[in-house]
Amino acid sequence: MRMTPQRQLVLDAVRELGHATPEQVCRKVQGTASTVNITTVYRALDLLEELGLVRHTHLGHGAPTYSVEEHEHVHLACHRCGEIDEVPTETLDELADQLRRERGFELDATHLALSGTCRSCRATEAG
Amino acid sequence: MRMTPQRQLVLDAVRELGHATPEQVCRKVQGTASTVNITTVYRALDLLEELGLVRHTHLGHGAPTYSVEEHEHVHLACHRCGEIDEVPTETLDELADQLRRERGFELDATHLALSGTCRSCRATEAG
DNA sequence: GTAATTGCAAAAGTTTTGCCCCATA
DNA sequence: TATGGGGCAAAACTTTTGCAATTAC
Repeated sequence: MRMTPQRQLVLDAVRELGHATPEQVCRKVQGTASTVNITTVYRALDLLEELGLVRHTHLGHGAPTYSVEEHEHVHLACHRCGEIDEVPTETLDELADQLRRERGFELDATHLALSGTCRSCRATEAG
Repeated sequence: MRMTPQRQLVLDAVRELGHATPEQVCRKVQGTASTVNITTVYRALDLLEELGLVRHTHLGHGAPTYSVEEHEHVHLACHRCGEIDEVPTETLDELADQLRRERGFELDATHLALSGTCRSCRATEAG
């Protein structure tokens, strides 16, 4: 595998955007190199994921989002405003222990988000 | 809203299938009434969800799955074999408290699955 | 007769595939 | 010159929309 300019741009875009869909990554990359095709972005994301440089997370509705694999964290997705917060994986350690004990289930906390309502949306709802 | 035959069939299908994608629901319904269009299934699922009779959950990759809203539970999705296990929502009570306290985040445990590796896949991996 | 509902077809959105050209070693 | 990579177009797949015909009240 060669780290071509396109792939580097995709990696940079993922790094800068934080959590981004392939579509968003593509737009970002095209800001620098307008001819880069979305097909290339998909292929690059797949490759970068195989290499362990990025990972994708299902935050809820619609497309998965990609982020760099440098700090593991658990996602808190607000299903009202769409904001993504992050908490340390240790937050789920206790739950993970429990699931392992009781169910034999080995939790991968980073692949799926926890869904709910964020602080500011709760404040708005409360009035 | 009228509970038309189509809508009843969709509800029945969701009930029987457990966790099913719109596509799977449609096939099931068409087993009984072959002319029912997938458009109708999508519309019925939306309606039934508004009424609180069904809810959808993102179990991981791809399409959301619908299930009847009669017992709330948390989903454990094995990303290896795709099996979906269920645990009581109380399992996450402590975590929910913590997130509420520390982040102001109100957890909705049922909308997204927890991802990981199930017992039998772990056994296989271990050898 | 009016309003809601359905089926069909088409559109829209996302992701994948096929193919040919180009760049690099 | 082999090999891998990229761009483009088209295909595949999922979901939504527009509309005319039908149904229920």
